Amino acid sequence: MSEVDHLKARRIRKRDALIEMGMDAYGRRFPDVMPTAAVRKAAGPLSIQPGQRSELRGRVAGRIALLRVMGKLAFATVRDETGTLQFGLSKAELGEQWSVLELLDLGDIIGADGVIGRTKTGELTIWADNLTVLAKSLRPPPEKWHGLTDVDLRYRQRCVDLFTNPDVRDVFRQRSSIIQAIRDCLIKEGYCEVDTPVLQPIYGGAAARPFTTHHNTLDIDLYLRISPELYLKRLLVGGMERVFEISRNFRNEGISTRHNPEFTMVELYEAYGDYQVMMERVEQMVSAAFEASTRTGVPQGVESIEGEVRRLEKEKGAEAAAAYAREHHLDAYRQAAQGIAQGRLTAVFQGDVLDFTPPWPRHEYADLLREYAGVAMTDVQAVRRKAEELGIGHAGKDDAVVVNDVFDAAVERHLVGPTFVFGYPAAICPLTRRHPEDPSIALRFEAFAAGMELGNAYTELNDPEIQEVNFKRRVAGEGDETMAVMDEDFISALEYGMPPAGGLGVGIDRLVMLLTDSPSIRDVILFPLQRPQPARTS
RNA sequence: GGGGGUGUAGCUCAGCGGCAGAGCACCGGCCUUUUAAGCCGUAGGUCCUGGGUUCGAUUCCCAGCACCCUCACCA
Repeated sequence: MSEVDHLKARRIRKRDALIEMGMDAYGRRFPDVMPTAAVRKAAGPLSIQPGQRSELRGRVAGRIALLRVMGKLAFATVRDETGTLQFGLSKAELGEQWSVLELLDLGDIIGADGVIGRTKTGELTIWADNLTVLAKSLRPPPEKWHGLTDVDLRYRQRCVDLFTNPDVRDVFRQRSSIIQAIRDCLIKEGYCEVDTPVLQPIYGGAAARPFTTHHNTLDIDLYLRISPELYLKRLLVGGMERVFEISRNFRNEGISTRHNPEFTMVELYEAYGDYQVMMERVEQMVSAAFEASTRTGVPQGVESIEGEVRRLEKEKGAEAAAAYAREHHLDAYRQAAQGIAQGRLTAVFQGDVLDFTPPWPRHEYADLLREYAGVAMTDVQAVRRKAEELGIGHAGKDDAVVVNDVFDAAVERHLVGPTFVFGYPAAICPLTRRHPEDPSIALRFEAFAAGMELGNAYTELNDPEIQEVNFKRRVAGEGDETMAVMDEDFISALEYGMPPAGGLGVGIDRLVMLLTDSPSIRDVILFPLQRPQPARTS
């Protein structure tokens, strides 16, 4: 029997003892629970003195995070979604229920009624006169101070990660707020939210390898979408002039700190718009997302880092405190907080201060290429030499592809502050309208921040014949699995006439990373894809 | 796929070519105002897996697996 089994067995015995006592170890409806934060708020104006109790009663429920039993008196620190609160439990007041306390473990979910008071040391406390077990926990929670830190385990047992690490919960609360802000922002602009197929007989709209699956009854192979683009454009044809989808996309590609095989994008199309309009939409959406999360997140960050620095100073000295401040980018947080105080949209990402205040700088692709790679976009020879120098294979590749490889390698990481890049080579943008005066240039921009691609937008191509030619060229492309499928139905839709439009996709996961200072995309996806582990015996 | 790192108790981590360690959690004892409560005592191990070197390997070597970082791939 492993140790987990031992620990579990002990807890099972305690649970059975509870049941024998007539206490339902898994509880039932527990009405009128006050969030711990609400109790704190309610207690504030009462100005209860240390050692005093108020008249105010409260009912609180949550998971036992800490438990300190001292003979006939115990304190339990209980955590709910809004924070923590201490329960005071005395044998004298609990009477028979004291034996319930003796059967409690860390991690149990309990509820209590009692008066709100303060202990001698001033800690806000509910002095329980009624104690209920709402769910007996059979598995031991992680270490109470460090919590779960093993990254692998954190993702694999996200539920444990969430209930032990409040910061993790906070990231996902912010993610929710950010998505809501984006949704509200687009609805306000007259957009209609839609859902288009995830299972697609023909994939398209991006250059990526798809996941394949099969429908049994129809006996057909289907693809999980790599992009909703071709369906959203059909809606433009259908007369839905402003549409967006918060779209889970699936790309059968590598995994990294910036790539998860399934990821979330907001993709939108606006009839009679163009990519210039889409730049404003990016600024609007990101501003809204910023207001919903980082506007308060940064000052809170400063506060919590400073608090920890003060604690370390006292306990471990100035050196440890300074190291912590450096490691957690206190200076950057202070700078960003100052920016926010002055009305700017400043965030911190991994020690860099990013200023999202619109308008974002706009730079030409060719200029950036000249600045950071030292080559002219049109000088094919020089570009290929540069590719060589950067160690990028270019043999047999299209000129435009090599140009873009060089751009990615030499320029991208320099784009730290939010930036729009426009003037892309047309050859790498098959669904994009070309510049009326220079057909080698596509009417496209990409948004970058922290060296990451954040969004991508076009003046959409609505000429069915050019579209068909572009499709065919890609289908013919050798050794290229991407965009290799001809979508006749999409062409026929364009033949009915699609209004000229701007289209935009913004990576939600990456935006959440930037606005929550999360170094890996896995930190902002609740259940990132991982290789399954052999079944555990415990 | 290339390079680097990690894998030791439920959790967080030390350690070492010669009986496997700490803190927390667990169990027992004392304790009615604690704050990561404290003090005393106990129990808990496939040292990731497989092979090799060795009298002896958790430690050294090789291979594998998993995860992390990085590069490549990736609109």
